[in-house]
Amino acid sequence: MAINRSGPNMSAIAAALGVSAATVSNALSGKGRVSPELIEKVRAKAAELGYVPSLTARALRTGRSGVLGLVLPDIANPLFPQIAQAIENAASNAGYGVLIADSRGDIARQTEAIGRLIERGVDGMVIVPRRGTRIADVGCPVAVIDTPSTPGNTVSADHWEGGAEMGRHLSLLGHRKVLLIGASPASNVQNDRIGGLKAGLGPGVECDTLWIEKVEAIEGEGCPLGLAARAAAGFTAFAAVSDLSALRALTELQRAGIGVPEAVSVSGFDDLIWSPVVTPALTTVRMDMTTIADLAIAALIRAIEPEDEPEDAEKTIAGKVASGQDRVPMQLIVRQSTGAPPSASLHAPNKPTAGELGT
Amino acid sequence: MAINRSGPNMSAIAAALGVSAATVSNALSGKGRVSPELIEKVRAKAAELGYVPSLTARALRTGRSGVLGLVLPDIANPLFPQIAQAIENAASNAGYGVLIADSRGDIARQTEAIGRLIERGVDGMVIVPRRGTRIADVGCPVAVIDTPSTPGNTVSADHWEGGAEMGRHLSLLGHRKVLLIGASPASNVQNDRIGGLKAGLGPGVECDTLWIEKVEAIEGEGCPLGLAARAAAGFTAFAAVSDLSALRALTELQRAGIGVPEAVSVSGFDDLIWSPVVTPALTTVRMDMTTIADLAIAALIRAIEPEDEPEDAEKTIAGKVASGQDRVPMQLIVRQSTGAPPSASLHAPNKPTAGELGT
DNA sequence: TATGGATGCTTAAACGTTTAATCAGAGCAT
DNA sequence: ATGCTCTGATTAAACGTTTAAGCATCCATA
Repeated sequence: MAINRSGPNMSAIAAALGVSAATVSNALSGKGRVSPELIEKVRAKAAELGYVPSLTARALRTGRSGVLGLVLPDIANPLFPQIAQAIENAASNAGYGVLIADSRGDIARQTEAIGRLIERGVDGMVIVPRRGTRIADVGCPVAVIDTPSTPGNTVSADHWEGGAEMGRHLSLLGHRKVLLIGASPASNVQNDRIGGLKAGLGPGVECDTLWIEKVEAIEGEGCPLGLAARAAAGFTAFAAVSDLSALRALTELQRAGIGVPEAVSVSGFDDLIWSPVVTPALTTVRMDMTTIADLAIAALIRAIEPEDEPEDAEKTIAGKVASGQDRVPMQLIVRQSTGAPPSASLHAPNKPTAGELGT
Repeated sequence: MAINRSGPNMSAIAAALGVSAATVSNALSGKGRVSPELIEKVRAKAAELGYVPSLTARALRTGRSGVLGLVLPDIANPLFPQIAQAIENAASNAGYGVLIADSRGDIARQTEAIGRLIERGVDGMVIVPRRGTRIADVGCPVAVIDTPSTPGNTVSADHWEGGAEMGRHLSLLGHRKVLLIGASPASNVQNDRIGGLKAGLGPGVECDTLWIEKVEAIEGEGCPLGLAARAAAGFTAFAAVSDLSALRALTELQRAGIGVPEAVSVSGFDDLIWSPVVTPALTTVRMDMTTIADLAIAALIRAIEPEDEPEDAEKTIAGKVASGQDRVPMQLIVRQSTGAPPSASLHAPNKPTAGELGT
């Protein structure tokens, strides 16, 4: 169906101009030997007739579909919109379409979803693997977006360094006892972030780690995290490893009458959509999704498209860079949810623009 | 590329069995006249060789690609994961792939994105239009997910009735002065919800509507909404038309020391991912995305695939149902963020399970 | 004026299906 | 035996593109 149903094809242009279809193809693609004047005439005729090439036919002939697959662990993940948008943008700038496949958190479905994409003839795929999953060889170029600690053709944010930056921020503010909040210890990403946080906070800071998944396994989903008690126990900062957890912490603390940021600080990760609009706006660390997507797509395309300029031995080097690991920096975004701890006679001079500071 | 690069094709099976490729095709599709024994042999051989049909070739021949397009106003929308997941699921159950296209909120891009999908030969598309946009004829079957007040082949949640349910809930609790909070008056969906809310609250309840977009145009993005003042002015309930706005309201009120739900109630729409885990958990209204997606995909497929059983005149009726408007009910989810207003000597007997009620 | 190489175009095959048209043979009635 | 229908297969064309190979023509060089 589609527009091609009635739309003109190359033969129509060829017939209208009294030339062969092959010439039209060459003229439009600029590949064979066609006189400049004819090229111009072909272009004009194509535009006049409203010619739209059949990507299907091209795919059949060339063996390349111009479509990339995007495999996600769970579309419902709040980070997904950012990823999908960035990937879709990068891909469509490169002339590729994006086919989505959701594995709904299920590992069997992930394999099945990958299979479906292969059947549809995708030229390559971007996989955001489910926590701790290793991707088997799938028979087409693959770019994995996860964390640098995953081996393979990975491009990802530098989660560790992002955590370290946040850690330094908190430490500089004067916090000496901070609670690290993660969802699941099975996540490489979260572990990297926690590792970075600890490193950034430094040896002088007391840390404890709370895994939400574990407490929910006991207390039930959506249960209180007991953060007020933690605050009473002297924790002055709650550094979550995702904005979703941070939001949960923030509201739980607020509900308990504990002021953020004047009593305790809360920070997150990922700069999710609500982060700037809650009160107080969340201090967080943002992934540069645009760059990540660009790198992933570029790597994929290098693997898919034949290298045009085998100028030097540089080709090989480029190939290696492609299949290596790229890690892109994260950006600390300081907003209102972090500030100096109450007892801070310490010097925390410049950074935070906290809305209202208690003494 | 893909697996087809090396994979066997129909001719391979045909050659291995000493029959013609056409027969193999007929055997596998069950269309022509092939003896049962041969069908079995072909099946077996296909399995043995690991035959995977080329959907590309099939698409070229039949003119149908088996791919549906999903056009979104803005992938970054927090509701998007739900939509995408439901659509992807429904489509893949029906044997279709889903190509995504993001218009990033831009209306020109929306047209362009639709064009790209057409070029790729999608058999039909699901469009979630940008606020207030009308979709022009695009040359292929289209299902629109928006609101019943949009004319066309629309399937959507019954936003109005959802609003009415929430309104009745609030009214029943005893609220007599409620602030309706919307993002943009240009949104049909939001207007429907607001209309429903007003109707559900009934004539005895005083209402005012706050459009966030308008106050942000003056005060800047992410500015405070002045909700504490509203509470002081006697508003006891804040009914947002999206969970994102509800969350914004909730945190702003909490930050101002106003207890939710004992002092004021807050409610939202859509049951976004964070709604159950914030404190207090948000009372909201959920769309039945699964049903919506199923209806949209089913309508699309009816339009795409030739009707097999023209048994009776029922065919026509089915066709009408398909191109009409389907509205699916929304579900009220009462959690902790709504409760009786402080002065409620009124009878609000059963419904709310509010966490802690002040007197 | 031959020889050789660009140049500009055409021919034809190929990609892997589907499907209409055809055909050989079998069974059966006339 | 001749004609007819039914069955189970084959042949060939078609979908719209790309691309290798071929064929004139023309210009320059020998």
